[in-house]
Amino acid sequence: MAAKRSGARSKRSPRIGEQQQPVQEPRNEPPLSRERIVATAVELLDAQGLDGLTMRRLADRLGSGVMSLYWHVDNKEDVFDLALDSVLEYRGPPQPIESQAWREKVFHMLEDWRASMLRHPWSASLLPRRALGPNILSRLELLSKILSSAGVADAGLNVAIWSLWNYVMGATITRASFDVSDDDRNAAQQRLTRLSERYPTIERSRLLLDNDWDGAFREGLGLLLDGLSPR
Amino acid sequence: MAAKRSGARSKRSPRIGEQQQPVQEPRNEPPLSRERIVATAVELLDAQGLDGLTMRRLADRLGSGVMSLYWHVDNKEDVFDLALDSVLEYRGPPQPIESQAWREKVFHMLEDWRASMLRHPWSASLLPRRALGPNILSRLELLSKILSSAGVADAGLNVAIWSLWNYVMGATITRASFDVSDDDRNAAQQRLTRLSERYPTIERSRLLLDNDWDGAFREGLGLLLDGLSPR
DNA sequence: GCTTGACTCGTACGTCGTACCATACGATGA
DNA sequence: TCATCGTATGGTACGACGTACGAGTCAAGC
Repeated sequence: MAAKRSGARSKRSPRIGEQQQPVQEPRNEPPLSRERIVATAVELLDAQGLDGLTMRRLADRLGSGVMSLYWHVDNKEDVFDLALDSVLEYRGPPQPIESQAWREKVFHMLEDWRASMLRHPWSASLLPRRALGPNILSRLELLSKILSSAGVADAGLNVAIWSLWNYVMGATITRASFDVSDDDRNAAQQRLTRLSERYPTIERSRLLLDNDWDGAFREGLGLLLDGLSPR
Repeated sequence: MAAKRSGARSKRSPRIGEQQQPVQEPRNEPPLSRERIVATAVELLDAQGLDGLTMRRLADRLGSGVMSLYWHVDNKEDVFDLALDSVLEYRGPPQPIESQAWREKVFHMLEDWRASMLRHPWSASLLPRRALGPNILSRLELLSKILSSAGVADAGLNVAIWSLWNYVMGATITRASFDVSDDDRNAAQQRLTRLSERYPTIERSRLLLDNDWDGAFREGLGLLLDGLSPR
């Protein structure tokens, strides 16, 4: 992922704080804006999945011509990047956690991360293929700060962060990709049953069904945090 | 992922064991076959990445017309499924491990899995979006058998399997997506440095650079296996 | 009135996956 | 010997895609 996109900000003037908004009411739709494009892209992705997002459909929903989008946005990849990051903002715990309780802080942030991605299942499989946006970096920064102030030595910091990242990503991507209709899941298990002479053990344990994903996630996360705790 | 594809076997006659091969030497290319298509698709994916695989390019490489592929293969998704699974075959450890050492067996299989995916970086980000092919199921079956015979109770078996799966997938997907050129990685870190007032901690620890991925992978896996061991 | 810059969008090009259909060829049976 | 049939190949064409290009609109400032 690293640095797939330059910081080129399309053709618009470089970020200016809050412009005036003239009397453009007569127009049926509000004017295009990067924000509106991104919000609509997220809607579309939620409704139709990764392949469902096309520039034409996006423009349709916005009531604009296709090429108008390109004034606000570099290209389709840009839309993906923006939609992805917009969905991963972290607002912190509802009420502040007492400052010693680093474990709770980490738990809350990572569970919230997972929940955010599961609310938008396309995001999980998209994230590893895209650049790290500001909201993701903020989460990493926060994680880094918490662990650091909890006493994790600098030497072990990166290992700790990446272990947690890997765990959350793996669990979430897997969960999101299994989060298809019951029909699909049953079909898969039935296919498995048909092959049960080849895969007797996983067939018997009904691996593809009825898993307590949330519980398993918390359990594994606890295990990992135990191991990563400063000794 | 579950059951995205039916088992429809394209239009070819249902699997027949080893057919005769008439004197078709005069032809410049060997005849098309599912196997040749898949092998060439893997080559193409290795060389050009996920977006580099198109049916036209694939046909070009095979010296055939595009539509001829569709005799052997349902559609492009089918090609992805087959290429993915073909890359994930497990041949077991070089010499058999004594039967008690379940930890070593698990370690070997999972490290081999990770290595296989890193040899074909496209596979890591593809896997969570596709159905589980026979080679993946075999790995899960093997894992299941090892853990089961090591004394993991049926109740905890699924949790254990998914925890390991999640960990391997997360670590590998992340690693594969960071496995871009040094230039890219440096550009990313420089972008980060430019924003260092916003992300001071991860900037200081040079999170995006110089990580011992392999070591971290083994370490985290050890942690997880400790936690999952039968008590 | 004229210029300028912000913004919109119709047209068009090249590429994609693949439906449809014509064809070729070896094996089979009359 | 010849008609038939299953296997296999691939040319043409269609609709959808991302987006380059350039013409258009409109308000603000001179």
